[in-house]
Amino acid sequence: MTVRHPPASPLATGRRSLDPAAGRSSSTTAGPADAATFSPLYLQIKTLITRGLQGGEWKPGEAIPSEGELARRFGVSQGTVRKAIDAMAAENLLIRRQGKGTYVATHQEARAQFRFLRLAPDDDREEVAESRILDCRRMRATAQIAASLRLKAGDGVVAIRRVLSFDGVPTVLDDLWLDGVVFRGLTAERIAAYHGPLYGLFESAFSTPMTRAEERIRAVVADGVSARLLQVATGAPLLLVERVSMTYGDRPVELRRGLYSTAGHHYRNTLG
Amino acid sequence: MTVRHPPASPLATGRRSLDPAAGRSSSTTAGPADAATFSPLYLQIKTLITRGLQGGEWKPGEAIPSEGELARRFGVSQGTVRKAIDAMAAENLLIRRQGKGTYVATHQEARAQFRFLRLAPDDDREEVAESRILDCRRMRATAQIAASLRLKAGDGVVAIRRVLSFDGVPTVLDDLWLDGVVFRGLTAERIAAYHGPLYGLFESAFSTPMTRAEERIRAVVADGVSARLLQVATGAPLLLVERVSMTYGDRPVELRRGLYSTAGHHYRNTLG
DNA sequence: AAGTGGTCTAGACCACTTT
DNA sequence: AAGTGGTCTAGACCACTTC
Repeated sequence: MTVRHPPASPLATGRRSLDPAAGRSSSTTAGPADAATFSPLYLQIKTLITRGLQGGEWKPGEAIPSEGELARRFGVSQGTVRKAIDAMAAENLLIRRQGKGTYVATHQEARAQFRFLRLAPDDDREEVAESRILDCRRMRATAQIAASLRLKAGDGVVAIRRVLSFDGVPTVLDDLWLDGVVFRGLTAERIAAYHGPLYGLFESAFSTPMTRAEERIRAVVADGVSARLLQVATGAPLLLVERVSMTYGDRPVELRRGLYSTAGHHYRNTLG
Repeated sequence: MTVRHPPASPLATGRRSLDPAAGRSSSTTAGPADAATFSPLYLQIKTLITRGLQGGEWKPGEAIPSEGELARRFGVSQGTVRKAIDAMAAENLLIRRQGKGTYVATHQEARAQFRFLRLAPDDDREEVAESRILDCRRMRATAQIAASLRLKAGDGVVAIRRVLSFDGVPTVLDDLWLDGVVFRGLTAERIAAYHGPLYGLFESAFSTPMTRAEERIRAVVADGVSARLLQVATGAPLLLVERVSMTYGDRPVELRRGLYSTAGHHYRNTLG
């Protein structure tokens, strides 16, 4: 003998689907047809917000609209918007700041750097990091590069080689291969003109913030070239870190192959 | 001119503190005195549930009471219990199963294994894992071991050495040092009698499930002993993985030093 | 049918930041 | 004072599992 909580608008109580563009979409009770494609409202909201990020409606570092405004715009309750934002904040796509608003995550902040730079000094001193670009050129994707970036072999990619030094000690030798379409126009000069981490440049100049990455780590020995560049003995042990980085929508846009000298540093990781 | 939503019981609307044992604690409006120690209700609930886990009230693999029952027990709304459980599920302490209940996470399930075994075969074949215990004895903690386990130098610890093989190929050489009080009575025989991962044994026989770990990874070369045990050449590159594992309440109870042969395997990691 | 977690809503109030 | 996110409540209904 319970009384239905009166809704603010005459929406049906069944499954709802938010139309692509719609604000207050007319609601429907689910038929058997859409049972397969059904997803909860808050995940649909999450998709809509993600599209706003992909489309550049809200840029890294900027605030997105308040929960209340998004709720009005999408025709759902604030609690539902909240749950969508909670999920995106857990994925480090958004950052909540009490009293201020919700912001698009950015690589411009120290906070975000350490998510993708896992190499830490053995003692916890501050370090001066410096990046030296050895090479930056366009080339055709090999089969392996193409597979990692979901391209076709022969597609254009940008290849970069650089050495990272900490307190003047060369420590990381990185080879990068970037999607040639996304990073069209990337040159050694542009990198040199930018001060800060590469991911900051990728985000601001190419609208492509890295959101996630998968790594495979092995131990190898230094060959002649890497030994010279890292100033270690040939045959010295190095960490080989292969990384595929993704932007919004889990789209892979960067393949990276790093050689880390772990004489005075270590790769830190947390198993949660 | 808003009307206060009528509460179900005459609780004050200010900050509440759940007394150590209390169910429906009498509530208080916060004075300036307790402002420093204030924490939201759902975090207090989270602490209470964690105590239940620590105290063995609910064991790994078992279900905890339903959200509704916990809400009644703690004198809060179901939504507040829900938020506490959500947080613990995000930390992999609890596992929610729709329609069934909420369960205490356990290392007995394949699902949990991979959280702490990050070494994967380069091709994604199935592997037969086998552990061979080389040594298990009691010793006194060195300064370094003591620091990692928050003990005093000279305190008793259990030291274990073992080799992990995949498809018959020795791949991991592990040295473990365990808190001697928590793991009193651990012997090579007990390990040999247990089939499955060590963390399963630790959980079931010593009421000490590992919930989290911090790792530091370096590249090293094999010395004579490790080369022989892993059947690689002296000077071959190996991953050195130093791990401190924690149980409930972030209490460190295991220090582990692993040497991984990455000829046919790699350490996998996700940067989120 | 009953019990569990999962979603969604509406509203009140708190904490924090800015105006 | 106004606006933002953060907490807490109460209730309805959905999806899933078990009896």
